[in-house]
Amino acid sequence: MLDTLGLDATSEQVYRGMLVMPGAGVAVLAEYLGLTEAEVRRGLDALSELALVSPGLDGRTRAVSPEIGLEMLMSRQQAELAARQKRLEESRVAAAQLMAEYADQRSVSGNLGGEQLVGLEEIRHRLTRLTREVREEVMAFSPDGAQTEENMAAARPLDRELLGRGVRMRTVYLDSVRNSAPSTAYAQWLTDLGGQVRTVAALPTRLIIVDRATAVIPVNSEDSAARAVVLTGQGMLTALCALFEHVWAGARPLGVAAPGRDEHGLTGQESATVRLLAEGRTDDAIAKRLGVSQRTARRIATALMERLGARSRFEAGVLAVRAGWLPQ
Amino acid sequence: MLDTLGLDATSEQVYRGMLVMPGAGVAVLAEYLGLTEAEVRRGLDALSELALVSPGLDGRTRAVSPEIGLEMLMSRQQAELAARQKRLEESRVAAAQLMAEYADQRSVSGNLGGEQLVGLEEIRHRLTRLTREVREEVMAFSPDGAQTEENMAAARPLDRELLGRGVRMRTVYLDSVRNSAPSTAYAQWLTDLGGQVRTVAALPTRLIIVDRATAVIPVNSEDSAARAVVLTGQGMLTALCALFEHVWAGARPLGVAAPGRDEHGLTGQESATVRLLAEGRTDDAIAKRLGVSQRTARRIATALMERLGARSRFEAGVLAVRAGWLPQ
DNA sequence: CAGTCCATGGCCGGTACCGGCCACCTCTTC
DNA sequence: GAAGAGGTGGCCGGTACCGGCCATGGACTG
Repeated sequence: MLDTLGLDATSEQVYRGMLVMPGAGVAVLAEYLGLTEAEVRRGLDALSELALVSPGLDGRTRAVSPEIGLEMLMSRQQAELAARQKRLEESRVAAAQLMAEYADQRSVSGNLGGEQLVGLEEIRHRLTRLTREVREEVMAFSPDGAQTEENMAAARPLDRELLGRGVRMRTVYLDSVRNSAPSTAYAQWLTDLGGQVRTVAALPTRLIIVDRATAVIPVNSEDSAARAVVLTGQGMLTALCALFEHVWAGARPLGVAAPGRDEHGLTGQESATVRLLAEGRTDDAIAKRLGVSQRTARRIATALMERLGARSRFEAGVLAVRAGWLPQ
Repeated sequence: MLDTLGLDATSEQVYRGMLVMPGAGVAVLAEYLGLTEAEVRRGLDALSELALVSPGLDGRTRAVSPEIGLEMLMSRQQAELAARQKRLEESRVAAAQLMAEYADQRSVSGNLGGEQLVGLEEIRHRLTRLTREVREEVMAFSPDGAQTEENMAAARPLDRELLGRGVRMRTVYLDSVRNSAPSTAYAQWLTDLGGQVRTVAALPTRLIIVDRATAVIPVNSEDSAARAVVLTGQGMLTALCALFEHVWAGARPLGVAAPGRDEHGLTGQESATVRLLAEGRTDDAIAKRLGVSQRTARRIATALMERLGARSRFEAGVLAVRAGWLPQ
């Protein structure tokens, strides 16, 4: 995943190994990861290039926590300016995705600049305040749509007020909300008022960005009610905005019919499923990402395996790569 | 697997599809396999090149049963002679492996030239007769070693007689027999009498070839006692001999210590496990192939997944390909 | 020789995957 | 509007995978 940051698979492995075993030496890491010491050293070199590791007080090399490393990385790339705009853009998207993923571990690796919100009450309160104070723009990923009809009813007055004030609202839902009549009705209502709504097969995380200055992400994507972080770091915000724009550009407006199949004959949900499976997600986690039931997620996976002619998940992974459904 | 025969993955998929759904048209196959009709047609062209499909009486194209198709293929390659000796050798090995694999389905796809033996008694009787009449040479794969000590005791007189007559005996056991003291003792005894014994991490099937003229393979590799075929077709025998020589060349004589690890840091058992996982085998089937317990097979698989940093079997398959542990 | 290490394999409870069945809903077709 | 097809989701029993625990036995060490 970090390849767009210029990290090869081995270096990423070394990085993850160092996060798991802080302070481990080259020999231990090599043993643990099943790599040669030379490979580990090459990995360390690549990592120090990107400021993801640094020498500690005791002389040992240590992994920098993902958030801090990424924040530094972002600022540096910022400084390098737009000579390689495309590549920079890609890096930001990758970094933000990593960020969102590692949010789960924030409790372990310590807090960065951002402020933590604990409990549904606190989160809801902060979100209300933030959205009331919006000046320009709201961007949001809503993996679970508006959830209940009460939520929608509660949201309508605020939506109406913001859109009335001329705030630009862009929301990305999951394709699966199209299965629910109330959700589509709400989305349609938003559109009619001037909000922009698109859908996509899978979303990386729940996310709200206000005026490109403040972002709120749940710490644990499984239980978005428990804990969230408010991010205001400039590098991070740039990355998250890039991530949003990236997803937005690939998302499909409400009225537009589902495109048929991609170059491999896969639907959007199918290719998202392949990607998530390749990241090691369980069927259950995939179901949550796609906003469908476990049963349907398994049905998609089964269909993919049949298509590949695979008799086991392992073989399916192998064949998916060979079929070109996944990079490399 | 059929790539050394000049078949790409798509063609193989089409072939398997045609075996499953005899008489299906291009459109149905394309639908079933998730391919375009053009791809299916390209596959059919490649298959007819290799005489693996032929027009039936009703004008529809049909898949030829694997054994017959392969027997034809073998004879044809025989005729083409040794200009491309290496490639031909590889094809034979691949074909024999396919043959051994498809032996399981022989009951469905009908009997070819070979004669069927039903029941342990009949098989044992035939084997005794065959081995008594050996003139030159016996080649054998014995995945389960000599099994019990009674078997070994029973085999010794015959072994002694044949070796005394100057018959060349080459047997390939599994590496795992080295875990059993009686088995290694027996193998050592055989070696002392002039028999040749080697071991290998995994064996494709149980197999006995007598004088390069007659081969016996169990129909169902899971239950080698139930049913076996006696093969005498010349093309098939050539292929099976090539398969034996191929495995023999890669096998390790009794006295030789286990080589460390290959270029990817994998032991013999590990790389065999990767290969078998990629073929879609269950852990249980792999255990049988390696001659180890299910627990140990799972342990090997788990170790591989840790090494790859994979969180699911699917991801492991993907990463194994990316790590170069598997072709392409 | 006793002590230690390590690979193996049996056992068991837990989780993940698998697919049949049926009910519900939507969209199409007549 | 009735009938059918297709997508979805809940339920359930079955299989595959997972890892902790412990006993065994061979190899190495002191």
